[in-house]
Amino acid sequence: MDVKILCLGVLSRGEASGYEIKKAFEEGPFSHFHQASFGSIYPALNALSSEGLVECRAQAQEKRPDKKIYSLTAKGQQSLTNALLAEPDHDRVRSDFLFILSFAQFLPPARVAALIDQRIAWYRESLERMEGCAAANTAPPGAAFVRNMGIAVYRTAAEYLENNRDALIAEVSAPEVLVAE
Amino acid sequence: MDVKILCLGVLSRGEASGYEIKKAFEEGPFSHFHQASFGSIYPALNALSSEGLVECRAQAQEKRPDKKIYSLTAKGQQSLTNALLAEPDHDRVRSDFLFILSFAQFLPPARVAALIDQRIAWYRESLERMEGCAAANTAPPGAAFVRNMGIAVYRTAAEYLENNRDALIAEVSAPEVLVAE
DNA sequence: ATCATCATATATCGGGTCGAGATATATCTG
DNA sequence: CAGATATATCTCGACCCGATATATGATGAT
Repeated sequence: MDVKILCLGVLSRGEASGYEIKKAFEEGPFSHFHQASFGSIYPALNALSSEGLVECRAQAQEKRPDKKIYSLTAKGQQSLTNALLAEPDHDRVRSDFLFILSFAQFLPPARVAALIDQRIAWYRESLERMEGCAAANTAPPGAAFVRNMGIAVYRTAAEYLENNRDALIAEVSAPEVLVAE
Repeated sequence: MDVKILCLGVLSRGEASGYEIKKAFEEGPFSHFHQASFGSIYPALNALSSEGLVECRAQAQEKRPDKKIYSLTAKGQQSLTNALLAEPDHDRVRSDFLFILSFAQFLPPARVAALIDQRIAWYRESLERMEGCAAANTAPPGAAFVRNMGIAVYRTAAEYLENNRDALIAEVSAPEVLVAE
C-alpha cells in the first residue's frame, strides 16, 4: 500500500490539491492510521497523472502558486478498488512513547509522570475532536466504523494510563527498598 | 529515535547478535511498537561499534558465519539514558487494514467479513501469547506496564470488531434499500 | 510599528529505512 | 530424500520522511 494508492483513496472522497491531501494525513480522518509527506505525495500525483488515474485542473490564484486540483478518473477508481482487494500488509506501529516507557527504570520518576500525563492529555484531546466531529453522520459506513473503533481504543488507552500511572511511578521511585527488605 | 538507539535499548536487556536483535523486533516484546530490518540493524551496529557505544565479541561457529555478539559499554548505557530523556516523536501507525476498511463501501460484503474475522483471530492469538508470557514476572516495571497496556488495547479492539462486525456488513450489503425508502 | 510565526501552495534533495535477495549450512518434516 | 525452516551476516534498490527553498498574506507578539 504505497503513497499512490493512499492518494487515490483520499481523492475518492472528493477532488483535492497536493496540499489538501497532505492535510488529510496530518489532521484528517486518515491521520491516525496512515501518513504521507510532500516528498512522496507530489511525485505520486505526477506518476498517477501520467498513468491516467487522476486528472489535473490548474486553478490560477492571485499572488500564489497555481493550485493544482486533482480528481479521480474512472480508471483511477478501478485501480483503487483493485488495490483495496489485495491482502493488507501487517500493521506497523512506531511508538517512541512506549519504547521509552518500557525503560522506565532508567528515567527519573518525575519524567515518567510527565510522559504519561502528556500522553493522557493527548488522548483526551484526540477523543474530543473525534467525538465532536460534525462530519461523522455523513461519513460512509466503513469510515464511521473505523472512527468508532479508534474512539474505543483511545479511550481504553487513556483509562489504562490514568488507572496505572501511580503504581508505575511508585515502582520506579523506590524499588531498592523492596529489594533490600 | 533511530535504529541505533533501538539497538542500544535491546542490548540494555542483555548482549545479543544482530540476528537476535532482529528477532526482538519481529517476535519479541518490542515487536508491537517498533520495527527494524537487517538493512538498518547491521549498519547501525557498525556505527555504534566505531563510536565505542557497543563492544563486539566474535564467537566462531562451525560451518556458519561467525556470530558477532554485541554488548553495551558504559558509554553506550549513558548514550541510551540520554536518548530516553529526549522528547518522544509522535506515534506513527500504518494500518492498511483500517485504510481498506474505511472504504468498505467499495468492497464485496464477504470480503469485509473475511478481513474483520482475520483481524479478530490475529488479536486473539496475540493476546494469548502476551498473557501467557512466562517472562512477565521478571520483566522490569516499565516493560510490564507497557505489556499490560497492550493487552488492554488489543482486547478492546478485538471486542469492538466482534460487537460491530455484523452491523457494518449489513450496512455495506444493502445500503441502496435504505436510500430508496 | 515592526518582527516573527503561521497558513497557503508546490517542489526537490539528502539521508534513513524496508524488503528482498545472496551466501552458506544444519535440522526438522513429510 | 526433497523441501522447508532456522541460523547468521550483509548489500542493494526502491521508497519514504523531514527539512529546506520559494513566494506571499494574515495574524500575533513586543
